[in-house]
Amino acid sequence: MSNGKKQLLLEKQAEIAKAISHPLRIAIVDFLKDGEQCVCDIADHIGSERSNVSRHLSVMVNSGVLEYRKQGLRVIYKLKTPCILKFFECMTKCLKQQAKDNKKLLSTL
Amino acid sequence: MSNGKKQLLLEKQAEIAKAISHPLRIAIVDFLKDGEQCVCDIADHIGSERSNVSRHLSVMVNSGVLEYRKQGLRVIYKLKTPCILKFFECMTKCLKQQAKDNKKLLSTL
DNA sequence: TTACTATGTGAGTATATAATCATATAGTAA
DNA sequence: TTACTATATGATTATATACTCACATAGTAA
Repeated sequence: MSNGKKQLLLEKQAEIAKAISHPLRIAIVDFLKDGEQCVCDIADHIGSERSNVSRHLSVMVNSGVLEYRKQGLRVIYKLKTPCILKFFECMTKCLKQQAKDNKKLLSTL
Repeated sequence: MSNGKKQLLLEKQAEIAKAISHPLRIAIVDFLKDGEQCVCDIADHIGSERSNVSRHLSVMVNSGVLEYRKQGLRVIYKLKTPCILKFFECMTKCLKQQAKDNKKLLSTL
């Protein structure tokens, strides 16, 4: 693979990770795992201003994590690539591993 | 799960995602997948200043993605939770899905 | 000791991000 | 038409991040 291509791939990969590197965005993706939701319901669920939620949603649309459709006044968002949910399994596994390590460390003190 | 615990979990998950949400950090993790490396070799490989690499490494140590050991003058870093590599499979799958979608879209223009 | 090397970190700067408020747009419904 | 609702976005501010350069530290080796 050429250097330019490698660079592009790194940037695209980083963009996906960045798209979910915020607690509210994680909460949104988690909320959407069971199906599509409109902005107002997402905002209510995660407890944040609609304008703020709207911006977080557009970040995730731009990085290809979410997509939306319009229905009357509502804009309804859903996961574009449900494989993004595998991230959560990965993160949970990593956190469990970390917790185990911390426990081991603690027991030596 | 209590709200406070949920919040903590979201923050921890976001921290892991954030730890690899930068092209250089992705390149570092990818470089370390085959084994531990010292700072200078990492810097040479990814083509960045040692001081900058050192900071990126400490971000990933703090979020529990990497760990290190000292050997003489060298400080040698390695993946702490190799399950982090699953992220790359996830990201690659998502990118492939996106590429497929874009191709489909392109063919309609 | 001195000279060298690998690493980390303080200071400064430039850029990016998140959040809030006010406002604009567009669809709904009377 | 007017009033209302859902969403998006411009402007602003505060904070976080990435990077560079200079310097400090600590281990190595003569």
